[in-house]
Amino acid sequence: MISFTEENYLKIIYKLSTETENEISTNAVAELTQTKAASVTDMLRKLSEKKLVSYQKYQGVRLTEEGESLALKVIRKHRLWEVFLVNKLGFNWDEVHEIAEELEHINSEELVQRLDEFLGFPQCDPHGDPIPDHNGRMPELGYKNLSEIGESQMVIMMGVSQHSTNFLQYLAKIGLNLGVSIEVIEINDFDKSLTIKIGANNQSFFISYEVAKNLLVKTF
Amino acid sequence: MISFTEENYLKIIYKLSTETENEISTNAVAELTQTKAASVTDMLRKLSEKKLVSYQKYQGVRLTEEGESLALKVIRKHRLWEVFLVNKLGFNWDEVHEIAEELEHINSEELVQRLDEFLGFPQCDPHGDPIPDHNGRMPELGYKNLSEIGESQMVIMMGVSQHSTNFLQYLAKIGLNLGVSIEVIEINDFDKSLTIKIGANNQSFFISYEVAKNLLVKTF
DNA sequence: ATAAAATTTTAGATAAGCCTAAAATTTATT
DNA sequence: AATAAATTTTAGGCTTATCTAAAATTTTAT
Repeated sequence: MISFTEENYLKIIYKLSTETENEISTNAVAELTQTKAASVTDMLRKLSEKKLVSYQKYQGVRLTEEGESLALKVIRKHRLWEVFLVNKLGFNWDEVHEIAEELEHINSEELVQRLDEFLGFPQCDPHGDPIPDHNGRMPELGYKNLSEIGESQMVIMMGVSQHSTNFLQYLAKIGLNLGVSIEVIEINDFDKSLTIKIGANNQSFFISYEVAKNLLVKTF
Repeated sequence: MISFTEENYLKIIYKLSTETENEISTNAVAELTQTKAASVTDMLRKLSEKKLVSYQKYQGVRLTEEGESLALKVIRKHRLWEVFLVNKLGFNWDEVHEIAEELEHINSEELVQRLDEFLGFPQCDPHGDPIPDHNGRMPELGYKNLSEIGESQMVIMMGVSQHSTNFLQYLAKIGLNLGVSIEVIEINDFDKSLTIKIGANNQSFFISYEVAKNLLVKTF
């Protein structure tokens, strides 16, 4: 049996793995779990004994196939519950993360399968993140970061890769909702910041490279 | 903050309280929590310090007003989730208890309120148990146990007061589903067992007093 | 009313998950 | 290459919720 806490570690190690090819450091895990490095070391040893991660001390950690499969199951549940909260219960996309952090640990294969069906087998969550299927396969959505888009190209806003309430509320304020069109007007050479036009009324906004990096968009 | 485990104790003490006027014994709690009496004693001391129960050692336990209010919140969540699982996800009534045992501990007032609304403010769960409102008030449904019904009376099956899978599957087998009519044909003097006729096709069945005690019915 | 039985509590352990402080190891700097 | 800095691990403790075994208390039966 795998505990709530172990599931959270796996999920976090998975997340860090998508951001780098290298082994994941103890400190990186500690930061995301909001614990101290010493606690992480304890847990890594435990997960290693359970063969959910491969771990050599001082050398960082990586998920095993089994660990990754479990992580993907948790992520699948998290994202399905987020869809439920937004599409069925009418929450805003910036309100659902905390609740989904709890719901993702509910244990029932049957429940997940029925929930998936009830929601119409969604491909992605309200933030545009892909939802792994029941085999743990991530749908290839082919979204790009807005920061990779060239001048005068037109794209559609499909999601975010950062979920903090602050960020989401900022997006809401300037009208950057899912599905709106974005035209890149100009890219500033020295700091890569952009001028964009948003949506039907074509309002102009100036956004930083930092923000653009966290926006997922669809090209044509 | 109250833990998962503490919530379970409160829920169980509440349940036992509805079955007797007296203080609840340590052993009774131990049986339902599936722990040993010694563990219960520890927890009762802790809940007592938190003023959620009143407890004198060797004298049994009772919920305080605050403890009862918390217990009712957990029960409300449990029953609302059961309605969700049956009405929205299509589970059978004998499959939902375990899952609801987990879901009942999800913490979000907003979630509970929206779920309640999404389900159409149900008055009772799929077993016929009343759902406390957000103030902890139990709707008065006025159901009786079938064991209290006199000979040749006609009633309608509204719920059960025992949720074991075995029992529910037995009911399903003899066609005792929610909403079917039941006519009490004969009551056996010496063991209070009954002969009843069920539903439209008026099939006759013989059921024990034990079973009748656990069936909730509506009279006219 | 007392002894026996049953119940409940205390005492002392254990496991999970966390902590701090100190030691070990790796990485960076000169 | 040696040392300083940063990272990571170990050692020892804490808390929660559990256990067993023994002691205390209450209940039941003679």
